[in-house]
Amino acid sequence: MHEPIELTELQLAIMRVLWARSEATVADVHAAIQRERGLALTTVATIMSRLEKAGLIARRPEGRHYLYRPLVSEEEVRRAMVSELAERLFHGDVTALVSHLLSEGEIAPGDLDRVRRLLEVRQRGKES
Amino acid sequence: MHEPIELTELQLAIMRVLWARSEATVADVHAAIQRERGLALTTVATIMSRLEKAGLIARRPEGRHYLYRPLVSEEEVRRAMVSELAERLFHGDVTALVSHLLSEGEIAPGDLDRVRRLLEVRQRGKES
DNA sequence: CTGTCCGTACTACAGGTGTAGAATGGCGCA
DNA sequence: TGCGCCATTCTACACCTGTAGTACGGACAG
Repeated sequence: MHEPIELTELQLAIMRVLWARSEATVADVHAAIQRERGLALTTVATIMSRLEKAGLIARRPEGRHYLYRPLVSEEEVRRAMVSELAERLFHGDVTALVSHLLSEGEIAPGDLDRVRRLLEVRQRGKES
Repeated sequence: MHEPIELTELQLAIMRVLWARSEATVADVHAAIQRERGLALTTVATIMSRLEKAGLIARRPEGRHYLYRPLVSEEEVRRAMVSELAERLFHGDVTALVSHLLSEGEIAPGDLDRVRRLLEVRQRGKES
């Protein structure tokens, strides 16, 4: 089925770069996330090897360095992590999670319209 | 503001017992979660001391043992963890998270009605 | 009074994460 | 052909989590 994927913020930052570029070297990724985080290049390299060992990304040799690419899509990760959270906090009841989001002042009133439209589209799509 | 609270499944299992009972000893908690997890009592005790050190629960002496109680509510934890996830995965755009939940087949079609009703109630409540 | 039992605290260890310096190995220039 | 540079890999360490054995201190029974 869908194994539980749990990515930390740093891991996600790296994955985001790979998702955006499809393939990138350690140096690319380092440069890309350097603006927000002042990490050493070796730090990024370490995390990327670990991600590779974990089977989340893969790499292929390209001249003097490696090109890394994601093995899981952003959508997969989102799905896994969201349902993991729903599991933890709401016994897997995703509707309860939505309910929480709607009820707890998490959503600006103005955005409720957007949500309603999404819902209508979704409902029409499923019923047809 | 709201500090990032990140609880693991085991930590949550313990918190759930405390939320349900308001106050409990280590033995109580151990007994309560024993059905699902076969953990040693000392394991539960360790986690609970760590939770106390982290300021998530507090304790008071009661005869020969301690009574623990939660310092954060389940609602607070839910809110913190959900918005933490929204931050990580959707740049804090909670509406995008809802959108994800509505779009990605996470919600059974039959439950969409429930969501729509929630939404209507919520919208009427805010507009009045 | 003293030994036992019970709960708590201390200690330990493996595995994961963030962090990064040090070592290595190969390519190209002088 | 040897040196240096560059990327990669190795090693290191602190801190967190899950997991639990062991040690300690006090209350109770005999």
